[in-house]
Amino acid sequence: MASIKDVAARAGISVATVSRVLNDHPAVRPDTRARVLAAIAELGYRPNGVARSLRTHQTHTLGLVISDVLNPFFTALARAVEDEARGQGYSVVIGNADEQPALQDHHVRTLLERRIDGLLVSPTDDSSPLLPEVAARSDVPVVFLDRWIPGVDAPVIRTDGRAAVRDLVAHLHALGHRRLAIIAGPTTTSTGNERVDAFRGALAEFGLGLPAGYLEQGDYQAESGRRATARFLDLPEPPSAVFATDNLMALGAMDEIRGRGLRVPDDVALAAFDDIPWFLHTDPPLTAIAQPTEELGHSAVRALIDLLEGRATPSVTLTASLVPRRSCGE
Amino acid sequence: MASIKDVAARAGISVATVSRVLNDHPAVRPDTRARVLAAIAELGYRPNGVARSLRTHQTHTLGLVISDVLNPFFTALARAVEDEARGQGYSVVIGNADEQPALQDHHVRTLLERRIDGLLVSPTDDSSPLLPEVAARSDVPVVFLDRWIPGVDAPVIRTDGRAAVRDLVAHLHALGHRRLAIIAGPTTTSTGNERVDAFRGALAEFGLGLPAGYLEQGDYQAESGRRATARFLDLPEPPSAVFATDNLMALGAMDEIRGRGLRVPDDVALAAFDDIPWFLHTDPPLTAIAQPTEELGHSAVRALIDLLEGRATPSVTLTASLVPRRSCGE
DNA sequence: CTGAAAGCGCTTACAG
DNA sequence: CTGAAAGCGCTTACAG
Repeated sequence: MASIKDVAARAGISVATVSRVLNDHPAVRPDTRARVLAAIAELGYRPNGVARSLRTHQTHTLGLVISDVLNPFFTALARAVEDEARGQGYSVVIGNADEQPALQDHHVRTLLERRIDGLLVSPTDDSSPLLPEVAARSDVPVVFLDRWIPGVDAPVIRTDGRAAVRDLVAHLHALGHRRLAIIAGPTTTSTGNERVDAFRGALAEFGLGLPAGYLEQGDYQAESGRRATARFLDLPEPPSAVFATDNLMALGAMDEIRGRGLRVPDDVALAAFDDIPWFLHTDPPLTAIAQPTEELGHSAVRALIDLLEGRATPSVTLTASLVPRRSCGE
Repeated sequence: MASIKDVAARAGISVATVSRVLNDHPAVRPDTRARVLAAIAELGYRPNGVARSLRTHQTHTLGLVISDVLNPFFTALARAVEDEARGQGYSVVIGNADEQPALQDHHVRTLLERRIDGLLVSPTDDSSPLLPEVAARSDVPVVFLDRWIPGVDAPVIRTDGRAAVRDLVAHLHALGHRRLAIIAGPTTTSTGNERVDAFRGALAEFGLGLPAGYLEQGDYQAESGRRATARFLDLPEPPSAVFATDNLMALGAMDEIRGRGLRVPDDVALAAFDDIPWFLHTDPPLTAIAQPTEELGHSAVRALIDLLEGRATPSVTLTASLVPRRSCGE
């Protein structure tokens, strides 16, 4: 592959000047520029970004480590991140942790070796020491997205779902539901804990409790939602409504309910955290709590770039909202 | 950030030796190695992959340009690619073309500047000259995945849906459907054309034709599926069954059908190309043509690595299969 | 407006 | 088993 030297030779000019036209440096005579451009075209030259990055200490690349690419919420988030980043002249490299801490750390390490300019993470788990260490070392700026790790000093761009969870509980209560259960995310994730806390708080407000059997621990994957729901339905007094704290666990819950020949909402009401297009078309359409996903992704990129460029970077908390459909009753 | 020089100084050794322990070169005395490892740990040193790549002319990175990250088929494909690549010691950088040729080319260029070792593409469009040019120059090996561009000399890893489409038509015919319509993908994509051809061929086999009004051009996005379906339903004699050639257009079709207060399959039968987990839970569950997505992704990576390492690389054609559910009738 | 030269952080023959 | 040195392909003060 042609290098800058080849271009220089072909244009009868020094590599320094070629570099200048590559970088739109103003101090180049128009005809010189034209000669260089011609040489570039003739040789099909493409600048070597690796060499440039080594020299400039910048890769114009952002790393994004998400918990699960197969979760439509994270896919939408990744897309929003990519869109905003591209608009700002950055590209983004995505690492899919697949809800596995080890895989998350693998991606973080790989991204750091690749010398990304900044890191956006939605941590799978708060127990690995790697992320706190990276955030502390300040070699590469870190911004948390959606999920965060307590005690780590990095901006957090997230959604507060508390009010929406309260709205959901009110909605269920108004529809006559009194036995409400929740499929929680991992206790090692911030969202896992927050959603349960919000739910428990809202229940208390309506004079309801959360019996031990009505709280099942999931891992944000469909299969865990299925298993949790199976346990609920095996209870002597099963819940009349189930709140799955992400869309994949809701999918698993539907699997189990349907597998038993039961119906939503007649036999069990169902609601999910995170709204996705498919929920409009499930049987029945699912009541969900919607996050402003695009805004979340855009804000996160802006925050990271602010950090990169030395500007103050406050955390951002957006608000989720309840989208009632038919899955909790009429 | 600490460099190899810092490590060398700290360990009281040359950078060459540090490099050797970094690369597991056998010719290093155990105690020297230990000293180096200690220095690395003390400094929190992380090798600079950018510098290494410049020197070795390898990035151990594969580029993957997919048509649309919001399409669950491509997400699943991307995940399969990433899994296989990681297993082989490569990481993958994904570019989302969003079904836009210009964006596709943008990503291809960015990936080439980044000096990826090889490129996996599911082309959005066959009209841009960039991809054929890249494939021809042989600087970086290219493998087509799912979709391909005729006349370009690169291995193609794809699924043949012909038999499954025929099965679908037979299935619809057996259920009494005689007015079958198709929402096609772009004519600038290989899959767009193949699926229509297969459909038309199968119709002929059953003595049916494809009137002009029963073929609508979509762009593999939900909204185009909605519009196409609206046009079908506005016809004096609307089709009794609609085949959407990807899952997002099927989603749009459902939107439109539901929006008119009509029902699937009672008023219109619906089937889709590409099976995804949500189809089990739509109302009604959707009949779909399933591709062996994982195998597709894995094969593509293996093919690309074969190419990278100079081995012969045949194209691979896998087979799709019909998954009948309730959306075409009982 | 242009060029010579240093240097980014590595790896790897070559010598010892 | 270890080190000195060249070189990967760029950018950028510095000089002219």
